[in-house]
Amino acid sequence: MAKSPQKSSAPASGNAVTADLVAVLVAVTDGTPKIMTIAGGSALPSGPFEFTHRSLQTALRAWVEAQTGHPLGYVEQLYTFADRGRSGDAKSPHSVSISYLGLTREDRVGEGFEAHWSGWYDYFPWEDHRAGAPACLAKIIAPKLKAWAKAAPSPTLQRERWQRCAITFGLDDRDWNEELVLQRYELLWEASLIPEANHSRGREASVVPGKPMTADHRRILATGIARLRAKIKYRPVVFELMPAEFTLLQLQRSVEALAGRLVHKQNFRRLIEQQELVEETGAMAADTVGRPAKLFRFRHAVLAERAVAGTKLPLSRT
Amino acid sequence: MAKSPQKSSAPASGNAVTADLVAVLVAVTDGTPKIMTIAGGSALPSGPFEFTHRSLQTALRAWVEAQTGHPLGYVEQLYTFADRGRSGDAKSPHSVSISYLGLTREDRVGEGFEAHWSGWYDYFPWEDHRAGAPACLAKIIAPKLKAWAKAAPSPTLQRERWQRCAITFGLDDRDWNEELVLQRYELLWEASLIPEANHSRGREASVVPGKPMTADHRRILATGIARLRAKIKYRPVVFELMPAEFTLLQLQRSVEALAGRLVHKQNFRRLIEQQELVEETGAMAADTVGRPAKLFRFRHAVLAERAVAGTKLPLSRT
DNA sequence: CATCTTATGCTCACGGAGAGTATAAATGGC
DNA sequence: GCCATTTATACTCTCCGTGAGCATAAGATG
Repeated sequence: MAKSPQKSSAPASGNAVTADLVAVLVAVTDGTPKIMTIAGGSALPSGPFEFTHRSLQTALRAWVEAQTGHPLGYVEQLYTFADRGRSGDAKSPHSVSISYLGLTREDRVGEGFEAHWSGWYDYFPWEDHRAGAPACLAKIIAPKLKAWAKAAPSPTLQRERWQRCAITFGLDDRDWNEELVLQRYELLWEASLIPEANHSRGREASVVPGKPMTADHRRILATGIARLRAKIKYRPVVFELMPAEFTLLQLQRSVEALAGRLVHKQNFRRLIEQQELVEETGAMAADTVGRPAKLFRFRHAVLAERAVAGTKLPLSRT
Repeated sequence: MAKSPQKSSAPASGNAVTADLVAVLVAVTDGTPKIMTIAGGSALPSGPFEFTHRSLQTALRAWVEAQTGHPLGYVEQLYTFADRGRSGDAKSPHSVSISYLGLTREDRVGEGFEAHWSGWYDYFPWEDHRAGAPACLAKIIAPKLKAWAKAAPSPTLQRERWQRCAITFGLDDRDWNEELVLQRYELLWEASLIPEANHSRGREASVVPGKPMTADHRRILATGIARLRAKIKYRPVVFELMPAEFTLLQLQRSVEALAGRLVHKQNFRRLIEQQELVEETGAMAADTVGRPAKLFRFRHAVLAERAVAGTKLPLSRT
């Protein structure tokens, strides 16, 4: 950054950069959260921004619709990265990457495209706590983090490092906080446990499970997951990921899939119904085991009725 | 946006844009929230991004420190705008504006700079509800919005418009939601009550009180205020705006200044103290009326101790 | 019919949040 | 010195949201 416009109206050409879009496109199928990927699952869909569109959002929507044949339900900007190190080559034109989070219902990808859907826990196995804390946490991650903490120069720093690890990963009997996705990824990066980190070259063995991605795409994905996990608690965005009609259990499973943790069934239903977020369709679910469930649909009216349209979910502490 | 990198690696020069930074720099003095402005208060500080810095944040920090002589406490990215209409001229190089929110303690500006501080309620007089709903809301804004709603083509649309207005501005006995700063601004824009809106040219009279700004700077400011009002409720960021030592009342006044509404004093203190966010310095406040208050300082340790470091504030409903 | 599975209704206890009351400690005016 | 005023600070009380568990209903399957 420089000075105020009056002081330095540097010629625009002097600061020319390229603008890229990177998208975290989420869908949930059968209780599995998925993201759209390209290049065999090693990258998020991305490309240069074309200024033929009125805005970034419009551009993203058009692109996704062209790719999947389905409109993008909900779009939200995530973050803009412009670090110098991004392009690698210092001489190459600098690039600004603007990342977006998009939610969609269908997971079918249009023909002729190499995009497909990957489960997001493939990239973050330690984030799925639906069946309790994953084994890799206690068996691999915690020990490696402990070793990293021990490697700090002074006892004080060692303690501080471990405290950070324990808080961020819910170790030492602390509560697991599902929203700290990005913090956890960055901590692992700092501890050289992420293959994408340059400084882990040469000791690839000391790395944590989870599929890596090109450049900083996994970090962007972590940002998207964190944002979405936070958002579902106070905005009715889960419904963007649901089919038109669904049972309350399906809805609950989707929430649990995103949050990576289970919720109390009765309380979940109580909250959903008392907020009048859904209405019965009258039909019942077919092809089910157990007592058949009523089908519901999202009451789109709530978006107009309420300002904040809170979707309170029983995800506070548990 | 285009296709995946593999499909179209368009030459970077074809998508060259310029990158600008825009900053919403906030300070609170004597219960008045202020923002740094230039050009006589009609613009936010902004300028081209220089890639000599490692990252956008670094660049912004360096710039602010150079301007004010004081380090920037807290920095957070707000939003990136890249709408085509922004630069006006379709032929000119497109510009991507990356906006930041920054919190600082001191409001002294370095010499030789034209930046100074303006009260943020000068730009949004309808946002200050500390002394009850401002007069301009009932006297000017509500009637104009009502007229705009009435101007909708169908009765249904008229009702929908008014419902949006009532929800967003807390009319018709609805609760005021202080976080909807951006929604309110955008609604006023849509209703052609904002002078910055192009379509209000020629009928400048039908406009709502509040100082306008260059381009979309007032929208960016609204985004920043909204973000900050949301943030103070769950992160201890207020302390970035406080002097090293302060009384609990001063802290409360700062929160109220930002939120634009009053809080219950006893409950405020209970929350602050039970969260162990502050510690006594041992000294008492001097130069005060009434019983002298203890001085407190922020317990920086909380940032390390807790992951989310919640600053719960009594700002839920009231 | 017994059992399994899921749906759905109801209750209960705890704790947090909003709001009010009461008292303490300083200042300034008379 | 007394009183009004202002601010600080300690308690209390009630309501309700939330977590958690119990109980029952309604299907399928053997």
